[in-house]
Amino acid sequence: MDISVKGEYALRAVFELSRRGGPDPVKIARIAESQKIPQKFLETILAQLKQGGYLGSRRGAEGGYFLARSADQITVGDILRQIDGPFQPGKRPFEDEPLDSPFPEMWERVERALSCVVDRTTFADLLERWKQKRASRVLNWQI
Amino acid sequence: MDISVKGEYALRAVFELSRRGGPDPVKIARIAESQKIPQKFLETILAQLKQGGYLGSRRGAEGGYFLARSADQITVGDILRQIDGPFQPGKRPFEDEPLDSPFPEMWERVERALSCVVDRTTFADLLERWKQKRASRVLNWQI
DNA sequence: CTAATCTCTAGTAGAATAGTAGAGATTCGC
DNA sequence: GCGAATCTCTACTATTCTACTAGAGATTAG
Repeated sequence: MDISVKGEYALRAVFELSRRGGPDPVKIARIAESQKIPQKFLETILAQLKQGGYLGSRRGAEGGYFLARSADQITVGDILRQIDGPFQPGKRPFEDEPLDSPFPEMWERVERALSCVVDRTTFADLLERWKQKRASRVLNWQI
Repeated sequence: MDISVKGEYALRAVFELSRRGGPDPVKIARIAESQKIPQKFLETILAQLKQGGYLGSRRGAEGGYFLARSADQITVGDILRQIDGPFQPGKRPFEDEPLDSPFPEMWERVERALSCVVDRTTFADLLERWKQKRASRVLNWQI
């Protein structure tokens, strides 16, 4: 019941791209450096996110990756599912489970609860919260 | 983001013991058979659940396992944590993560959402739902 | 006593995770 | 067009985790 390192890297990478905002591509090396992610590993992750339609890229000098949609159109759930696959606890094919098992219903609840958070949190939300946190830190700092 | 097979086995085993209700020990072999769990694997699981104080056991002929607390005092979360460890997505020690990252807060939300389901669902609840489902099936059957 | 059971130590095959290496394909700036 | 910078693609690998299994030992009911 936890998240893979790969999934976290993916979230951090997309957050980084959201933070930069602009349409200019950001190089892998830059993302890797500022988010402390092994570069070669990050390459595979970004390719996968492009594959899913969340990122776009440009090759060559001055190339890099950028968001393919605006930050308010990408959720945390989108990214996690793209990287780690669907999270459906208890949905594995258990042939021999009796039909009247009480568990499938519970797993549904779990999935809905999870979805309520990850599918409703966009990178625009994350960015906003992050900015607010920054602002309040500066405020406290001045006092 | 899914549950281990071991965790599911554990849930099914505890459910089986809840269903039988009585104070008489149930043999591993019986649980394994009725829940279709590999017996040797189940042995290790039950030992772990006993270790956590959720089950008790008796050796020897007519021995077996039984609930150490009543079914309304054991939650799904208890069992999953005992078997798979704490689920704290994103709580892994990332030294190099910036202090103002927006993710820890989100992981908190996820954890709370998850907890709302698994820590509020007792085996007594599961049993009750299961009985109701049975009852309504029989009803439909009679019509 | 003995047969039935749990218990403890120690494995083990296969999959998944978290990467790495290196050559190839594009593109930009000049 | 050239060359450097960058993404892209294929392949490989070490380590850990998962889902088990084997077998001998301890304990108990009858």
